[in-house]
Amino acid sequence: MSSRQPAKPRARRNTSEVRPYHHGDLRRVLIDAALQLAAEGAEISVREAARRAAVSPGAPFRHFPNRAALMAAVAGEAQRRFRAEIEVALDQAPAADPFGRFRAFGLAYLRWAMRNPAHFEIISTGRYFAHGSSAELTRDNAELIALTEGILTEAAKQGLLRSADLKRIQIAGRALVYGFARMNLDGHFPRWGVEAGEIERMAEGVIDLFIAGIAKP
Amino acid sequence: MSSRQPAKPRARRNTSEVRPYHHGDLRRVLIDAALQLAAEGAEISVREAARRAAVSPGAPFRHFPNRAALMAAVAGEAQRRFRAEIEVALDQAPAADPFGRFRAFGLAYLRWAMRNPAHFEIISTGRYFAHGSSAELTRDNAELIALTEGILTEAAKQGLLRSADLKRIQIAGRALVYGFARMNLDGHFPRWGVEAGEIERMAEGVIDLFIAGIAKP
DNA sequence: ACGGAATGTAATCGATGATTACATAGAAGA
DNA sequence: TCTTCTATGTAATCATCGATTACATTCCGT
Repeated sequence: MSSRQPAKPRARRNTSEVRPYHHGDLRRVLIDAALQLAAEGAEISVREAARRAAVSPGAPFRHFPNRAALMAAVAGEAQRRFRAEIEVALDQAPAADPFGRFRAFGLAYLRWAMRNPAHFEIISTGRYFAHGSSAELTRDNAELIALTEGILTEAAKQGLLRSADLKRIQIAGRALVYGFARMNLDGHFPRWGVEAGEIERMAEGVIDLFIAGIAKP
Repeated sequence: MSSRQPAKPRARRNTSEVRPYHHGDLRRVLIDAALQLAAEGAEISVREAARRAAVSPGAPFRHFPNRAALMAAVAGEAQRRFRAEIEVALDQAPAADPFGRFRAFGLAYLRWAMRNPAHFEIISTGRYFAHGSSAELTRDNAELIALTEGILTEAAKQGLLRSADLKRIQIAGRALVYGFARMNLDGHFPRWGVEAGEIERMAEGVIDLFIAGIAKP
């Protein structure tokens, strides 16, 4: 959450604390408000975002043609944060150890998804904005996928894999990780979800199980 | 507000084709209408369901306290169909072959999910009705989970598994299958989705990969 | 047959996404 | 500096939706 800068009282009238007619960067503020809305578990509504930006209900439509476009922008921002965190984790895993990298990737992925469930859902579903409406999002996602492809290719090159069908392994890996994230999101971990650490530990175990499954014995 | 066309002369009594004041089984008809709405890719709205049932907008609320309750009922019905199909598939797999049963289960699961994406989403998300509001759904789901537990337990008893951590295997298996279904649902299979058979074949491959991964070498 | 309980209708409310006409400010060019 | 163009915000308005309330109609048990 970066601090924004209205910072321009633009003292027109004698009443102090007058918000200038033109908002500093309304687009940005609306996206942040929407992200916060989601994080609070509330529905994202254009009006509520406008309300939080202290702006009229019609103002957002100067920056987004419709609600879906706002959602796409929100998804883009969330995805940026998501990807940044994953890349940090990957930077700390040696490139020569594909399984270690896969593990780091999966763990970072799942940790972020479990700590930012609402944002993860917005990213991953495409239900809120017309599908493929955000080129940035699509590209970003493709790069993430390419990352995992690279990891698997390296593993194959080192002869660590039991099967040669990389595509199948990759889809399975994505399905496993994505599925775990969504199970958490969709409430498939009923009770023991109270202790979040328990789920994160389970995530770790599931990832390790997968790696053991694809590794050459 | 009055610009809305009434459009319905409200056929008088003397005409044939008179719907009686009391609908036969409105509750049922509303659920079916909602299911069809979902299958058409449209949002489920109480009003639209009422419209399709040729009934006033307030009528549904005699049968469901709110929209979420309708959605829960819809989910219950969809889950019933889902489960029925899975049990048929399981009945054709010999009980003594746990892997075969797992495979049959996964395939039936994924085929239904891919052929009824909207219904599957309603079942699996709990976003549309307050979570756990449908006892039937929860129970049904628990039974499905118990089924997979039984399969794994049998596999362990026969000494087919490489790891003894059944819970971990089970979570991983669920995550894998659920994740694959949701990837399809959430548009993660971009283009080659045109040929649906391709995805089903991939689902098969992923399941087999998983089985090979947990099987004792 | 009667009267209460179910069930449907009509009217209405508040919230939402969206559009339109208008107001204001910031900046570019004379 | 002054003028004007354009980006951006406001106000008013619509249609749709979920939900509630008062009333109407039918069903069913006594």
